[in-house]
Amino acid sequence: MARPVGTKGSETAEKVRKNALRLFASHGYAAVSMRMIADAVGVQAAALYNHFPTKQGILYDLLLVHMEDLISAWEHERLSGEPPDAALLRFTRFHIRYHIDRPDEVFISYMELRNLEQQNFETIERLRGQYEAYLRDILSSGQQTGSFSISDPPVTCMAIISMLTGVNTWYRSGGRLDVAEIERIYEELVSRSVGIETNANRSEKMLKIRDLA
Amino acid sequence: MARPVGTKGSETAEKVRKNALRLFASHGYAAVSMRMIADAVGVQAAALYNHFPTKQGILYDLLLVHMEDLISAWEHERLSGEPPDAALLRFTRFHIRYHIDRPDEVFISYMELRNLEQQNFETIERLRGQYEAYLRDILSSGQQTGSFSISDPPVTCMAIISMLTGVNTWYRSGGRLDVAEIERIYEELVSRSVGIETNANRSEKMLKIRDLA
Amino acid sequence: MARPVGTKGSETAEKVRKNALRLFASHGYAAVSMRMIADAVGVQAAALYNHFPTKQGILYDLLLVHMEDLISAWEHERLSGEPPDAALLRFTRFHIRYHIDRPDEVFISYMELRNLEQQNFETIERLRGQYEAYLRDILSSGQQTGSFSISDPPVTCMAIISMLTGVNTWYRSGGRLDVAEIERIYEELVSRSVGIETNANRSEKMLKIRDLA
Amino acid sequence: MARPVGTKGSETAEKVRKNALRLFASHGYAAVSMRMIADAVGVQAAALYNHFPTKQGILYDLLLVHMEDLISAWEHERLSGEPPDAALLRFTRFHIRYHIDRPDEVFISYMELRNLEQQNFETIERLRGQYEAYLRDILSSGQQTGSFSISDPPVTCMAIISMLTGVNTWYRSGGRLDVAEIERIYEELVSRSVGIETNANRSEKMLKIRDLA
DNA sequence: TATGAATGAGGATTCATTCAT
DNA sequence: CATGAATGAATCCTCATTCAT
Repeated sequence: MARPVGTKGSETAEKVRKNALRLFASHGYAAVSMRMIADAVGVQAAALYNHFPTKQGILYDLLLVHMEDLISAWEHERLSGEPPDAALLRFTRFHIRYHIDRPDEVFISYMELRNLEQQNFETIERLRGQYEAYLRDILSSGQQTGSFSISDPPVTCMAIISMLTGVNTWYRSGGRLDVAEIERIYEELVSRSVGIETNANRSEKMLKIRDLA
Repeated sequence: MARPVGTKGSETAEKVRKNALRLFASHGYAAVSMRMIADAVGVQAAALYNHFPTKQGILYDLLLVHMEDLISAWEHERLSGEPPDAALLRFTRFHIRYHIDRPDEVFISYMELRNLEQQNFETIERLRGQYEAYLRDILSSGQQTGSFSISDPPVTCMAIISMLTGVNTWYRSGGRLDVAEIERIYEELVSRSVGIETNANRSEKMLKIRDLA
Repeated sequence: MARPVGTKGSETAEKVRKNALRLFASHGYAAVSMRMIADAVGVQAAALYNHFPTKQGILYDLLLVHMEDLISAWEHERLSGEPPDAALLRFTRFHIRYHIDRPDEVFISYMELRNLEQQNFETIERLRGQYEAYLRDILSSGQQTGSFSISDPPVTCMAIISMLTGVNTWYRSGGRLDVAEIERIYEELVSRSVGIETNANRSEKMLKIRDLA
Repeated sequence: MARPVGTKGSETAEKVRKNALRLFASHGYAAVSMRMIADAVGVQAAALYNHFPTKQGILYDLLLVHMEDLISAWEHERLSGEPPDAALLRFTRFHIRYHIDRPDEVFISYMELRNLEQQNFETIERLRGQYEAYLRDILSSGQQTGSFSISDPPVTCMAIISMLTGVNTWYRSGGRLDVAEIERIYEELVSRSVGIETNANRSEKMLKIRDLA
């Protein structure tokens, strides 16, 4: 049901994706009618069925493509062999940047899972688990090498992902902070959370240590 | 539209609240029909209108009561005059405990805001802002006293709330961790995030410092 | 789904039955929309669903009530202990009279079977078999007593029922023949078919026999 | 709208006829969509319009060809100058054999008449009347010559046709009886109905007459 | 307070058909 | 001759809501 790789697809199908995404994100899947999507595309509702089998099919397509693209983007971005602390910061920057650019996809990926039929749900959940495993592996690995001082990698993984994805709940492009600043703030929050030192907090700590002495 | 403070309303009204909450949380407001709620309550759909003016009225009632109860619970829990670091940990424990017990209310409070009519939306948003302000004030105050080393209290506030509320996305009662353990893990994550030391991490750090020496 | 015995049912439900019957008979089940029925009843389409669960439910109700009423009418009409030849003529008159008065029910009972869902279909077929068995038993019994000279009671049963029910394909009330005349004609056709003598044909035959002599 | 006499049309057109026939017979004209036909043929729905002007056109074509073929087959089969009793038996055998081989055509010829537009309906009805007239003429002729003792040739004609065509409602190829046996059974039923003697029933009667003496 | 029947709007989906390619 | 995309009307059915009882 996903866009076959290498296929351009009809222009209408792409318009349907774009408009359905926006509408699902702002009103919710159940509150969006096929007519609303069709109106946004500039076509009759019946024409949507030339491109997607059902309304559910549109939702599934959006979520599937999003998860596949996310995973493939991270697989492209990560450096194999990188030590856990650098990998964690890379993941932090990547996740924020990738998600901040796709607020609608992110939103429906979390919110409309319950509107997926069983089989579709399972596919998407498997992909989400696959993505989370990248971070969990970094954390476990850092725990083993002693780079991180964390007691529970799976919980820490979920906590960090919640924190990072939470950016989308308040970030507005053109707001007080730009993406680079946000990345920096969250790098600090994350690295502190797992007990590693950044250039920024190391110097602060040294001062404190000197004070203690 | 909300139930008068101190009143529980009729038994039927309370059943409507309970069932509507569960249904809204699991299927989404738009996907739940008045008939579904009525069936769950064991009554005809028309009878719901003896207790709530509209479907929207039920949603608004649920969100309003939730926010009011949350705020009033925190106002009861906090200690005035408590220093920022203790207050932050108290808030952390409170937020996790309060939210972990009310996953449905929390979920719809985030997800169904978009289905509120304008005026209702504004009321709820104002209450949410009021709650977040409690944490923001703690953070600002800790920044000023030097207890916390954070660069941006509003962003940190949102980051922490996202992280804490995110517990609900994975916590299952009866799972591997109990609430007390989760509170402890998040106390550590939060306190590190803002650069304060807990008993737990202070001793770790001392060891590291000794290693450095 | 059938009209519970002894229940009056709402007036609307009865109007729905009457109008749906007429429409199904003249246009066919698939060609009749719920709106058409509703218009005929003088109500909105949605109101039909207060009385019948689905369009299929209306069809099933009509067929079920028809078959039940037919069977119960014959059980009331027949005389137990009547000899096969008299019973056959009684059945002939009954079938013609009963069916000629209910052309629409008869028509949809034959034509819309294929539009019944599996389970509904089976129920109706069982009832039809039960009705046909009454005639088959008469024929078998007459064969055994020697009153009838027929070689295959089941085939003869179907042949006679087809012939009798076929009246409905051409009979028009107020036409050249009245029901009593039609009954008489078919009594003769049927009794001859199974090799029994009526007053009418006995005298004819006697004449022929005399001629042969 | 019908295919020109003597032309079979393209291979696709023939596939459309075959599949539409089967589908119309099993689901009913109104319940069959152009897409269903197209799927069965293995073509897109739009392609059907290269061969038939409308869905109605397909139905009309099927009915027209069936009636024309039926009439022309009987005209080929009958013997001019044959006496009424032999002609009646010939007709009986012919009708059963011809119809038993074409259950789908027969079925839609009776059932889908109501779905024909006015003008198409009239054409088909005229042809049907023409076919029935062959039997009616045999019956009238036999009545006049005294071969048959029947009171009402038109009614008898309809009764016999109903009885014969009724075979299709229960005959299943490969069942208990083969076509020859069925023909024989119905020859007997028919000849008795009109009061003529077959070899089979004459000998039976002679025995009875002897008993009477 | 609860019901059952009603409404009018709208839900997703399918329909027969057209047309440019 | 066939296709894929489009249309506008129609499909069955459900919606939130009202109202007399």
